[in-house]
Amino acid sequence: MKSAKPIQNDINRESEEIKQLVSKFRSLNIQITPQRLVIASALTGTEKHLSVEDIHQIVRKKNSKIGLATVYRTLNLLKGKGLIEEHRFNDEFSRYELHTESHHDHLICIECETVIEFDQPVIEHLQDLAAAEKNFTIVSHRLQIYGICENCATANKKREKNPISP
Amino acid sequence: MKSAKPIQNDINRESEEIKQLVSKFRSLNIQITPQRLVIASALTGTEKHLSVEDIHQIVRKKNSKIGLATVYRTLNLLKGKGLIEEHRFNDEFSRYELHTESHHDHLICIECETVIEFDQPVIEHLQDLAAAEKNFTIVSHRLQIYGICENCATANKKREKNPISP
DNA sequence: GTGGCTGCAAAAAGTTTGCAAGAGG
DNA sequence: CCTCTTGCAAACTTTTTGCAGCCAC
Repeated sequence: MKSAKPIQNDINRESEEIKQLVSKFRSLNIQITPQRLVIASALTGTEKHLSVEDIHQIVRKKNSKIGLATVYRTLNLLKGKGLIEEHRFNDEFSRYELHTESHHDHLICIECETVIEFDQPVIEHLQDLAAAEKNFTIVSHRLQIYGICENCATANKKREKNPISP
Repeated sequence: MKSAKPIQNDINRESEEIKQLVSKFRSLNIQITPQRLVIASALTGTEKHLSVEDIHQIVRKKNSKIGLATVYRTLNLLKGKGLIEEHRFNDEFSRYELHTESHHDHLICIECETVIEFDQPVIEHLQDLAAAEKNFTIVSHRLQIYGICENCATANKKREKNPISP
């Protein structure tokens, strides 16, 4: 037989992710429940930074009875175990993403709210220097840059050339 | 006569600050009210990063009838006019400080919550580079470093040497 | 005088908690 | 089985809003 159908691949990917989550949970001493697996897989299934409400919506499509409180409790648990990271952009509510080995920072577009991740090891090094100067021991850090992304900048230029209202 | 008494100096400093605020308000087209002056002078009178509740407490000592809503409204107004800056450390509530010409970032102690300001122009330059690489136009940024300050580190070491409970 | 500001209370929005019933190991 | 988790609703926290009266200009 040849390769499976696309839909089958999706199911395979998903069940593969669930398997990995189960072993991750075991190794971290997290009790396994369907709710927790569905919530965690909402984050493994995307590269976006999801709000609690986003996650609640996604999760309800698979198990319509999951309550918002369970989503909050689970996210706090996973955060405590280091599986996911919490962010606050633009002083809004919390957003979550999977924790990855390599630390990265964020460029946030103030027009379309897109989040671009970037990595600047030299900046990290300079932070260490700045902290050392004040005898400060770094535990973690957060760097957020706000501005206009490439797409919005291009769109803005077009609008200037072809103004709808003069 | 010689120099004025210390208490008099305090009053002088304060009335001097009020005078400066009044002219600042005038130049920014902010209507002058006693409430607004008292709220703004709570921030000119300190280098700390005050929460809304902090400011409300301070302000009530001078004018006990000022409502929390007025504090919020005034802070939003002053923020909009660029007179003050809003920060969110450790995903808590908002804190405010006076806006200064030179941008600085923050070291936040996760034990005693002290905030130390620092300035690293080279980091700013590297941010520009990182943004340029993604064709991103920077509008503003926020860098927060969390860790242990010198005082707490020293205190922790002492505690290790002289443990109260073995 | 009158439009903007204030105080109060009520509402919003995001998040946490108490509790009885249910599920995991 | 016994503990930990869940769903629901209610509570809590921070911030915003509606409105009548008041104040700055």
